[in-house]
Amino acid sequence: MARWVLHVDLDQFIAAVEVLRRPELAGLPVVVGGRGDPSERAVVSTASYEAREFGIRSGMPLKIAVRRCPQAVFLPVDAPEYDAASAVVMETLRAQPGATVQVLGWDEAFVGIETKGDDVEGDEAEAVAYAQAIRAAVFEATQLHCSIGVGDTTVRAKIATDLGKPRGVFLLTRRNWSQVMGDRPTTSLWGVGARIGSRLATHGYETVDQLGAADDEVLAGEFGPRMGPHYGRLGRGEGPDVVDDTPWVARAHGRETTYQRDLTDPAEVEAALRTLAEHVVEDIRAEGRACQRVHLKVRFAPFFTTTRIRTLSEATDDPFVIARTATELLRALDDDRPIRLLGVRAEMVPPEGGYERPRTTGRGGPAAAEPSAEE
DNA sequence: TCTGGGGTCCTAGGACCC
DNA sequence: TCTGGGGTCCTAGGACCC
Repeated sequence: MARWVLHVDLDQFIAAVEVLRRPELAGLPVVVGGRGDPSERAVVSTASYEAREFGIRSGMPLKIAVRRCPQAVFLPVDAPEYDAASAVVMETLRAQPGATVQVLGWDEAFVGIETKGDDVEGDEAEAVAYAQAIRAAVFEATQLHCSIGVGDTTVRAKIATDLGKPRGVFLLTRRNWSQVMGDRPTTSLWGVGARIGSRLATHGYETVDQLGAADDEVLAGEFGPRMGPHYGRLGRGEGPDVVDDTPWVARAHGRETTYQRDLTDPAEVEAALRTLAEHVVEDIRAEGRACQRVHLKVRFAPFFTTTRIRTLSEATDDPFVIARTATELLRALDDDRPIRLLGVRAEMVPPEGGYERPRTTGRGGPAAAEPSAEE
């Protein structure tokens, strides 16, 4: 008997949903982003596999994408459509026998299951078969393909998915972790990006195995008491092995906009902040919450971004107060360069008793829950 | 070559209090 | 005149993920 974490991730989700309702686009390079106009300031949300062959990637400016592949089909982001498709996927996962489902985003989720094998091989085979059954069920319900990572921790399951893409299942456990991941760079770990990767390298940790073998106290000295040991655990593939289906309670809501034309007129800037604050308030009111801190994010042209924060003396859901606070923060910067982006974010008052659900490794910092013992 | 928009969490350092 | 040690709150900035 064993407990497993399955990480389900839809293949090129947004592009696939678009192709489903426009079958004539199948096999073509499809790029979804912004308003679908590659001459605007916006970036790629998802590129189809055909478009990726031209070097188009998520996060890339549409202007670059169209240069790399002028014949690509550019489509606007249609969030309600993806919400609907996502909901069907998640309901399908929840309908699987014995499944605990933790949604991570539009197109991915952890699924916790238990197997009743006679030995390790039996448990592994059962978990992999379960994953294949999920793939089939999701395809039947939505006509969408997914990949699934099967692991004995959330960290291993998450990483395994990439190894199974596209349309595959990959098993990653303590038994094959070092063999599969050991020689890979630390940036192949969930939660280690380019910056941390190069910092790790300057301390001599180039590979996953090197990081996993590092001494906790040494890591704590180099990267801090929380992050240091956390990186060590990542190097060993350790982490929570429990899938948490507690509903997610948001910590904050924010809106930001890149202006097609840089803003210079103070009245225009104030109006823009008011609009953003009103959208933010819609979101926090929809949850019946209030905000206690206001964050301002500004990108001055040509490319300098800064953030400012202020704690309010009392909680509010008044868009006027939030907009005024953001305006004051901006004025205090005393910088009259043209503005290319403005963002307003409201950090909400936590619910009575605090937030119930622990953090998820990889999204921000280390998991709050101690990893289960791995003998 | 140009730079989205939605989030989350950690760390350092200063202010302030006891 | 010189100056502890601990704790909390706040801001700024960094980093990561989808």
